[in-house]
Amino acid sequence: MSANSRLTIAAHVLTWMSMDQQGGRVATSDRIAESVQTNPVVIRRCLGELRAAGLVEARRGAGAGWRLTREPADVTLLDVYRAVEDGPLFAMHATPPNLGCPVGSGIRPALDGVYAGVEANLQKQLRATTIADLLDDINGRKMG
Amino acid sequence: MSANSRLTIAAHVLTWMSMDQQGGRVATSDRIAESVQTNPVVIRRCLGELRAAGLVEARRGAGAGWRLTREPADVTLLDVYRAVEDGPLFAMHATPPNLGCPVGSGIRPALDGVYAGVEANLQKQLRATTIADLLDDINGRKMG
DNA sequence: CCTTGTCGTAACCGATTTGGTTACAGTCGC
DNA sequence: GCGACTGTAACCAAATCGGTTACGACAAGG
Repeated sequence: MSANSRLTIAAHVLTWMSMDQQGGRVATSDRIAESVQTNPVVIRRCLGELRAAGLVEARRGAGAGWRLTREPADVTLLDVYRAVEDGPLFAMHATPPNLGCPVGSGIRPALDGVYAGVEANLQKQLRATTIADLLDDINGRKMG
Repeated sequence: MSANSRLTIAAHVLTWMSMDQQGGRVATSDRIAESVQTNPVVIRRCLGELRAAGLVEARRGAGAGWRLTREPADVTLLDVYRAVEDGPLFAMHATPPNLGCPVGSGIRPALDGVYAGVEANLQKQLRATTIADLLDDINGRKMG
């Protein structure tokens, strides 16, 4: 489906920050990029979207870095999804169908209902998992 | 999200064929393209995928065209989705994360669980709507 | 005040996907 | 054999994605 990895990267970043903040150090895009194994600019772009959504904040100047603005248990995957994804899951026709045809004029409202239900359900599911849950999952997996 | 319109187009095509077959005529890519308002080749590509999934069949030669192989009430949107979409909804990292980091090694299994649940739920929802339902929706909307 | 480390962006790149288009060979009923 | 339609290959412009380089903005610490 040509899906992107934005949600995955953003979740990775926030989870990493949650784990790191316990050590008291400052999270920089360079250190995060080490864990994600990508370019620091990619991380900064991601963090920029998360900041626009109010999930993180940045301190500039020397000794700068990033900080979570909420408790990991208060950040759901839906928050992250909304911060980094925009469009709908399924697109309608690229160019409008023939509205003179019953199917052409009726298929879009009909699918609208289905698609809306799908998206509502997706949001409900993403809301059920928090960054703290991911952290717990990782720690639990490490132990057992 | 850069979503594509494949599911929409395929649903449009099948719904159009369901409505058309009541008239007894043969469905051709040209006539379908009129309703979708796109190039007939786009329709043939779509129908080719639907044929590979066993949802339609083609007759070649003179007076050729396409036919549904199942009753519209027996074709769910999940069948259509599977016929025209391939990859997962959410992708993992484009390049693997640092497995030496606890988060890098644990985030993928953790997200795997979430993503699997999301996809299972998506399938459940798509299975709940059939081409016949779309047709009914369109006819009902036309009336009321 | 000036060095230093980091943020914040712009600009560009190659690869891939998407919808669209042209062209043409294959097929078969009439 | 004619004609109509399928089935594909080939190509295109636009958009997206992840990645990369480059550089200005900024502020803390010496």
